[in-house]
Amino acid sequence: MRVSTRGEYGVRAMFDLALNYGNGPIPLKAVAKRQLVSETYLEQLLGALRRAGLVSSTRGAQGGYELAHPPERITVGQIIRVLEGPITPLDCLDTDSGSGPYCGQPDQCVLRGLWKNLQDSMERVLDNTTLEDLRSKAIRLGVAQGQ
Amino acid sequence: MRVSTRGEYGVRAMFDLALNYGNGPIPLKAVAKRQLVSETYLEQLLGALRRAGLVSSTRGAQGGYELAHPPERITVGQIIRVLEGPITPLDCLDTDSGSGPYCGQPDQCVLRGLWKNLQDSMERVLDNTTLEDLRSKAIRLGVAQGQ
DNA sequence: TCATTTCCGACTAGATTCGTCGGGATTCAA
DNA sequence: TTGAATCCCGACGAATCTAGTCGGAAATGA
Ligand code: FES
Ligand code: FES
Repeated sequence: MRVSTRGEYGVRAMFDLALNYGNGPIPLKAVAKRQLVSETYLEQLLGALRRAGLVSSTRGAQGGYELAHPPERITVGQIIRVLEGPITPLDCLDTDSGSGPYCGQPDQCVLRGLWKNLQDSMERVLDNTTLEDLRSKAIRLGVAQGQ
Repeated sequence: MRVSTRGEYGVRAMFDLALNYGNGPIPLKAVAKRQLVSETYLEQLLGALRRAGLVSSTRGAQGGYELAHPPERITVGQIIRVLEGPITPLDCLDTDSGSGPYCGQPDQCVLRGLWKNLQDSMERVLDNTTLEDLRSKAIRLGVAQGQ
């Protein structure tokens, strides 16, 4: 039941970009340094986030990454889904992912409801937390590290 | 964000034992067959659940496993913790597990609250679902397979 | 005694995670 | 026009985790 470092670091990076939103592109190097993540690893993650349309990039000198949308329009759930796939405790809940909607139970699956509850409750938290929520909290705490 | 097969099968097995609660020890073989889980693998899981005090076992012929407590006193959260460890999206939330309460952030960690919310919401579901909840649902649906 | 059943530890193949590495393409600025 | 900054891409690799298997010992009831 863990979130992988892809998800963890990805959220950190997006949070960093949210703090710096509106200041033009921020180089990967700066994000990596502030968020204590390896540059080369973060590059992978931001690449995926770019292909998913959550960040935009500018190449060349003075280039970097920035959020593709305002912080209040990007949720943590979106970030996690890009970096880790569907948010679901069990593949069988995710009808889009091939393995049919049911496990091998003879009749209806009694346990399905349990796992669905778990999924819903995870998604509720992650989809209702936006980068703006995190940004404003950082400002309130006085730990906004942007510039 | 997945539950492993240990957790999944473990809950299935405990659910099966709940359906058969009060009928004396149920052999592993019967549980494995009904729940479509490999016998040798399930043996590992039930061993851990026994050592954790959630099931009791009777050795020898006519032996088997049974719940150590009535179904309403065992939660899915307990089962998952035995088989997968603490329910937490990030190790840093779990103060008992060595790696200190904080990630490497300079000041307070703004993101911690997010992950804590996620953890709370997962635990709320898993700790509030008892085996009795699952058992009564199975009976209501008419899919109780015990005997 | 013998079939049944739990108990235990060791072992393994495969998948996944968590990165690293090398080099190419693009852009700005001097 | 050159060079530094920066993103882009794919391949590679070590370590860890997952999902089991296997062989045999011990206990128990018939
Ligand atoms: S349908 Fe998913 S566990 Fe049964
Ligand atoms: S304290 Fe856990 S992510 Fe910062």
